[in-house]
Amino acid sequence: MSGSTSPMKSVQRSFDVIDVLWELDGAGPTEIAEEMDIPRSTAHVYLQTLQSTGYVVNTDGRYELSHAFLAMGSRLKHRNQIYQASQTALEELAAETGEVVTLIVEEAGRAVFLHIERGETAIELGLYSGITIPLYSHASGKTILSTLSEDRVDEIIDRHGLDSITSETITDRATLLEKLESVRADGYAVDWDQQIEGMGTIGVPIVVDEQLKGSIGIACPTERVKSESYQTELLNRLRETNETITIKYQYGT
Amino acid sequence: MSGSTSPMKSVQRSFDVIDVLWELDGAGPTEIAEEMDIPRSTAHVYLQTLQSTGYVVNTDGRYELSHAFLAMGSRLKHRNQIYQASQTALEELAAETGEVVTLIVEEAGRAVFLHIERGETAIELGLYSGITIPLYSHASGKTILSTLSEDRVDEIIDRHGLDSITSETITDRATLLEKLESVRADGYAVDWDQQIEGMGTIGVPIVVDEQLKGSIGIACPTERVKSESYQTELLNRLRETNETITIKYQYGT
DNA sequence: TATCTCATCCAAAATGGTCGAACATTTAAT
DNA sequence: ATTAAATGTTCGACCATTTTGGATGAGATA
Repeated sequence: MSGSTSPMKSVQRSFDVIDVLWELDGAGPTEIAEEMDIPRSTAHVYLQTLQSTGYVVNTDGRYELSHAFLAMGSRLKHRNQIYQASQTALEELAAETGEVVTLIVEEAGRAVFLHIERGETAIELGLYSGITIPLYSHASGKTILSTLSEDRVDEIIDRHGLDSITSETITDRATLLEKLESVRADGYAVDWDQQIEGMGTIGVPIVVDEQLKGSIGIACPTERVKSESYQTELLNRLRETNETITIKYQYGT
Repeated sequence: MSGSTSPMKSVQRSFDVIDVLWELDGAGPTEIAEEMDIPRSTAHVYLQTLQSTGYVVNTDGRYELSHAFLAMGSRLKHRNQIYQASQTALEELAAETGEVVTLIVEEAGRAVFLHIERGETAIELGLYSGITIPLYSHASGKTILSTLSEDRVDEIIDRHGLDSITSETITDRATLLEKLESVRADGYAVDWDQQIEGMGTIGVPIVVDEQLKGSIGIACPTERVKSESYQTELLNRLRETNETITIKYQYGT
């Protein structure tokens, strides 16, 4: 199993440079050199090289991250089959419910938000495409965990831990496994205040041919999701949408 | 001026690996090695290293590009002030006109699409956030060129050429400069079939404090944009939207 | 003009990337 | 089951490449 070789210091450094460029919102060799504690000339070579790749641009003396990241990220998103199958359905769901509608997939044991749609009454959550959060701290992620083997869940917990994010976050392995058990039985998950105070979430897993493809969810104020009737309504709409997506995924447009 | 050093072979190679991973939609060391004509062991080290950066993930033996690209790209987009100032206004414009509404910025002499909004009757153009196209082949790009010095325009033409994309593309420097002259005078640009056959575009430059920030545009079928009255209507709405954006950019929310 | 600061270039020194070969593991074939 | 082929992974020694201090030049500041 994991945990071994990771050489290529120069490659790792080049990504460190990218991180610093992000943090400083652009910089020259000197700033990079100071921030990373390397000689100026070294910083310069890295910037030159990154520029030659197109991921960094030099606008009159100032090096900045280019939009190659956005381009590659968007292409990856649009090529993703589950996104293709979901897009229009999610738009409709957001319009109907007025809430925040999300599509996540699992990657390296974490939840990646592939797409976010906002309805009229949607709350602002600071979500954006590509952001990753833990799987255990919200309904959508729990539905994904609920489809994985217990070994796999243990592996993910080992890798990422069960840190408390709010006072309501589940931080106990046994409690989480119990919760996942009931999610598995119900086919959906609901929770609130576990990832962000005041945010309630509902999620259902997208399963095609017994293969987990991702999860769609709705996020809204905790108070709203606590209402049994509203919860049921959202759940029904989520399930309808899920059905639409599953069919489109299997049989194309 | 430019054109010299480009060392860091290993860093450049690591981005070649990324390109190959995109093209092959994921691959193992052997495939990478064959595609790039390098030893398997070398390919392996690169993949391991890229994995350690988080930009590549290994899902049971298969290495794939991760959503770190999407995350970084989205963060860059959302941090961009002109995007922040434009977002809601563009949504409204797309809803009102029903067409494809775009926000572009200049980067390294090319047009980068920062955002695309689609209305009800929008045509499908295969656009996505981050995609880059030339500046001279569509109205929005021309409005950007029209605000640059002639030296700058020459420099851009030298760097990227004036290749013909469709039969209508302007491929002659003098013709382009003339066109830019009239765009500068009018404060907007209209053209059709120059980037994509059947697509007509209208654009206006976003200028704040005499500084060019980008350009907003509308894309629709050529036939529609050829109608004088419709063209005028779109132009008026574009100008209104531009005004809204400019004010928001200067004075915040 | 003189004095900074900073980006860029250069060439010597040693670190670390490269690559062949061996090992481990999975897949396919017999 | 057993064998063979293919692929992922590890290892170590050589030498190409990265690294780095110092030189150069451009641009800003006083």
